[in-house]
Amino acid sequence: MSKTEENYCQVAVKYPGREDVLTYKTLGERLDVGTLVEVPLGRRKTQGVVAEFSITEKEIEEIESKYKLKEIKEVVAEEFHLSELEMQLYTWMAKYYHYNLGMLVWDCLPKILKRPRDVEIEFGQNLDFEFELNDLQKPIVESISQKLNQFDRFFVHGVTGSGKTLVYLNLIRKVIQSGKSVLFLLPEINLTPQFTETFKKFLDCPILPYHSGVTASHKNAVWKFLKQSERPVLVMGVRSSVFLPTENLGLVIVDEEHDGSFKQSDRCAYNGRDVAIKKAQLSNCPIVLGSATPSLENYFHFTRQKKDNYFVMDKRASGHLPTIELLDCRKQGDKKSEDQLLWPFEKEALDEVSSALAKNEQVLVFVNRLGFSNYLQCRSCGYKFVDPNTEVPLRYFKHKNILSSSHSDYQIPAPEMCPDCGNLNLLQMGFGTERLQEVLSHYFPDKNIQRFDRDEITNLEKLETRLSDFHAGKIDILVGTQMLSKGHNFKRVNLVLILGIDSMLSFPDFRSMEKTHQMLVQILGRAGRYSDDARVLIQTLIPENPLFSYVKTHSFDGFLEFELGPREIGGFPPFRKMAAVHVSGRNREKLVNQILKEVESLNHIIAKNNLEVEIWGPSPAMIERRANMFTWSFFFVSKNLNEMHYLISTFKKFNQLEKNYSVKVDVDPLLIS
DNA sequence: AGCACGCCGACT
DNA sequence: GTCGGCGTGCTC
Repeated sequence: MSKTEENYCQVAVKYPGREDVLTYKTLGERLDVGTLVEVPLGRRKTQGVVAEFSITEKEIEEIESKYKLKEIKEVVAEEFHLSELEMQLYTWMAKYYHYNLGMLVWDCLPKILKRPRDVEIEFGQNLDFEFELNDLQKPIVESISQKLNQFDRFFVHGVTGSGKTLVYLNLIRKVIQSGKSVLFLLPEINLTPQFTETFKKFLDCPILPYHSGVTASHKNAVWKFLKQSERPVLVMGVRSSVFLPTENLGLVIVDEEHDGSFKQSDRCAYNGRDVAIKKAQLSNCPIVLGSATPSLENYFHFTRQKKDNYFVMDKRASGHLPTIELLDCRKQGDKKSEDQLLWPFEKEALDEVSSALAKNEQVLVFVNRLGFSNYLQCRSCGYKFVDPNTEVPLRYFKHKNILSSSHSDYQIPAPEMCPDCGNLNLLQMGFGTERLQEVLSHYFPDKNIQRFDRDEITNLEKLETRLSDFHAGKIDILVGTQMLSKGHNFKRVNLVLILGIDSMLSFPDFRSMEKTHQMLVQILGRAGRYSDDARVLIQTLIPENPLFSYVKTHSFDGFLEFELGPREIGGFPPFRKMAAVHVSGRNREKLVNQILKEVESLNHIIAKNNLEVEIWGPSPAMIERRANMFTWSFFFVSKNLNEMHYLISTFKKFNQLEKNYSVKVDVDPLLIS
């Protein structure tokens, strides 16, 4: 009997083997590529997806000499049968991110529910409304509208408050009217109900929100709806919604393109934004990336290679950009002792807050840290309280009266004394939102001061209440983390205080400047949306950092051009591509030895084949030990993407690491160190 | 990743 | 005695 597609098929199986596909016997008839199946594997069964039949009779015989080929058990989840486009996207991802195809597919699909419930799909209200586009918005909508029929990429760089949403809405409306669907990706934090409401009002199509707040049942229903329905829809979702089977795509939008939450950190380390670009390309439709603070990668790409597709909106639709002032915290010598009580605030900063409150205004205070203090240390012997699993310092939460780890769920009651020497004097080092709230409460005892951070705002309801309390004027000062820095507009805020920015700048990562800049610019966006005399005060110990001069003049491009300098010198992205490899194991010494050997042999391959790839490291991971597992990393860095991928593949296939070491590959990592 | 096998310690 | 801890080996 000839070994044909009728009798054999290749399946991408959900297990982390080194082979991409395994060969099985069929149930007697040919199975389409993209069919979801259950297959026997070893002594158990697992899921898989039928891949392209790309194997010769000879190869099958070879495999049959080694294994007794098993039969596919059954076809499962027929309603989710992958289309050609889905298969192409997953296959590309598996190659690009060096991740097992079968595991990827089954990670991305919604949970198959035993008892799927009918869920109502919401429709837009299609209110009649003529959008008045301003002089900056109009040409952008017109240019992109002319190129809606093919793949192309566009960038909208609009300052906070410039009205990007209106540009999106116009484009979406046009595409929906032409009978095609739109995929709109954005970070989780922006998917508040009010935001989707705007879109619901003015569109005549089903509107499908897709984020962590959507139930499994609803996700399932959305998936099935898209598989069955021919009509155009608008999907508004977080990174995982790129996998929704939107077959008739006419436009993809990725808002807040720079946002780190598009990158998945566990399992397949994909970036939703970049997968969205690929999806647009496969769907032959345009993609619009938008941000007030473009990622350096995209800024570089668009300004150098796609200038005509790079649109800038540098004016606010209403209000003005705030004035920025730096408060130098170094002049401490002549401090009066009463000023010490204000720490970490500068006296000047609090004076400004006083006068703002006197004018019946509200004030925002930002700090990038939760809790009361960053860690506790014994004044007498220097003992530091750390998470025994990771050695990471424990943060002190005064209200809950605990010390807790930000990297595991380890926590202990706040100690009274040093466990080493019994000293009662424990220094509270550093500060977070709780401390700022306390100092402000002492200084302004008759004012209402509340926090806005992950600690306080644990669900959507609390978020809504706190925001509406602030809008209603019940709160005078709101102390928040980045949570507060995005998307909100406050009418009575003309003063914003920023503390703790220095610790962000000293974070050991080549992107720390870029990230800090992005955060500052987002925060500046909260001030002066409705006035022309808003001010932002930044407390810092390093006012001479060039970053601040660009922030003060609202020179986004200036900063990005400046930042390109050190990136080019250091050989970092966007000048070169990177991929991280993290190896973990129980025994530290063995691990280090093995990884050193591995890097050595990779360097050998590079030299022998004259590859344009460098390897950095190995070095211990930022958190080297978690429980009893040690992790070390190394990095591939290269101008030549193909050669880098070739080397990663070689490493994955032929590495000599023993079985009990786990290997994680992270292409285009967001965090290195 | 699962799942079974197999070899050690401590409990009804 | 045997229950169960987790090291290790295999999967078309």
